[in-house]
Amino acid sequence: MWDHGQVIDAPKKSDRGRPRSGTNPRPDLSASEQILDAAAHLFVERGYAATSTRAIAEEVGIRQASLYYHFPSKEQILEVLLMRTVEPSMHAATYLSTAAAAPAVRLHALIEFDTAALLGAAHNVGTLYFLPEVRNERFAAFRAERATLRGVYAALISETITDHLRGELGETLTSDAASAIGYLVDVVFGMVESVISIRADRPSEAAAVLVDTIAQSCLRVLGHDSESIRAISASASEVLIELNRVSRQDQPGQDQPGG
Amino acid sequence: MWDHGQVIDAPKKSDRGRPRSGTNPRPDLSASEQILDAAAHLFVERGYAATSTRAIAEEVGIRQASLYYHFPSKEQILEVLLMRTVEPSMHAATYLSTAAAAPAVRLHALIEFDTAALLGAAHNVGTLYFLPEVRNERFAAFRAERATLRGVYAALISETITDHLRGELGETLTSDAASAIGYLVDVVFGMVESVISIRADRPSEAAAVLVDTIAQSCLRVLGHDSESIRAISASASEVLIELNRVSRQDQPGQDQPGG
DNA sequence: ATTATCTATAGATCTATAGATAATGC
DNA sequence: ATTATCTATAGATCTATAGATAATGC
Repeated sequence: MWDHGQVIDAPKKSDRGRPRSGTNPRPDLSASEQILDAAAHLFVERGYAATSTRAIAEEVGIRQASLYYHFPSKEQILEVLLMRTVEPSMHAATYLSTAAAAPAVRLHALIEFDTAALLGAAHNVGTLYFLPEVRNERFAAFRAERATLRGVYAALISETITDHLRGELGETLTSDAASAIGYLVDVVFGMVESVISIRADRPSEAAAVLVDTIAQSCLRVLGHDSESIRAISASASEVLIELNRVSRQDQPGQDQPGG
Repeated sequence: MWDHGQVIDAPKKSDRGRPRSGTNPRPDLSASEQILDAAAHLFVERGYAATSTRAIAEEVGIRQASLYYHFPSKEQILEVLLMRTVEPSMHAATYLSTAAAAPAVRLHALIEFDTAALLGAAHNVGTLYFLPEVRNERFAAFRAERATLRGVYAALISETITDHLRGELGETLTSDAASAIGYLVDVVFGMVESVISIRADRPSEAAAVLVDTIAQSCLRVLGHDSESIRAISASASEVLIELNRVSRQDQPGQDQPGG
């Protein structure tokens, strides 16, 4: 065990090993998957530092020490969760960064994919991004992944800003037009992430409407009007179908967002 | 001591009591203020659970146990910080909820005040809102304050949506127009909060441009075009001057945002 | 006498390791 | 023999309390 170099686990093999003292609530999942699921639940609910390995083990139905047969440390559990969460979005971003469509269309598709993924994942794992522990050097690899994702967003956003808005930023904010464009990247990125707190505040929301609202709002922020948004949105739907087809092949086990 | 019913502390009185073993790095502040400042720094940097009372005391230059002369518990320290952080925005929101100006103008002023406060506060205390511990029953009072603030936002946002956009939501999202409007509230609220993560990612930013960018982006999301935004923004500047005058009187000790 | 610190410590954690044990599979 | 659990525990915390002590102020 402890080989979590790739993030996808085998489902469940057989019944070797000493039986558990407690009852197994999810016999269909491997022990590692059960641990990851319980940890995700508790890290999201209480945070990393406030979640003890004992609490994770209890939810799985094993003893605290038995966790360490599957993971070398508590930190490693969080790292696997972080990587799994960012992975689907990274695939989508990589695909869309070079796809054959207008930048605005690709951006719209990426936003829809990403927000749908954040809404569809088990346990609102997007909140893990905001855990203070993630700033530790230990999670530099994850942060690098996110930086790459953000880079794709930045490129698409920059190309999606209408000439009209670009001209206006030059006027009203005179010398600071460049930094204003930089902030638009941040603002749009923040709008995508806002699904995380929306979901935290009111669980179980009508995903489709929310995803649409966010994607359209992003385009508005970048200077597009209703007519332009309608056209972009329509083209994005087609790109999204293809994107979902591709990402389903890459990650057969994962949830499929973006319906 | 332990009377933290009102949140503002007296500055510093005299030199009574046993001297500290360590050196006092901020003799101008009362011990309580030094503790709050150190705690804010560490809670923001490492989170609540990962910050020990020992670490707070060390930064202040006192022994761990001495904290408990000033605060009855670690939780109480966080509660005071949370309340102080939301208080200025609450004052502004209360004032603006009934001020004599168009809703869009009042919303714009509130967004500017709020984002400027979040950017101007010491130690990016806005991140405290996202600490998982804040969900505990213990902090229900703070969460109630935030809910009230959010209510003011919701009312202003709803009144700021242009008729044109309102009509469109009825078309494209047919049956779900009401929930789409609800999500716009969430999205705008999320845009305001995005200053927190922007500041966390890149400390020391040109506040004025960022504040402007966010406020204008919010209006765009609500359906306003460049011309309308220009007019609203100009009127909001005047309202903001009056608001800052009023809130300076209420809170003489606090930082003044919204330049 | 009052105030604000100090020292010392109780009691409750918490992570990770060592080594035993109860299954299955060859 | 291998696997996946178990029990037991070391060692390092961490929060909060009890009671001593070193200043100032009346």
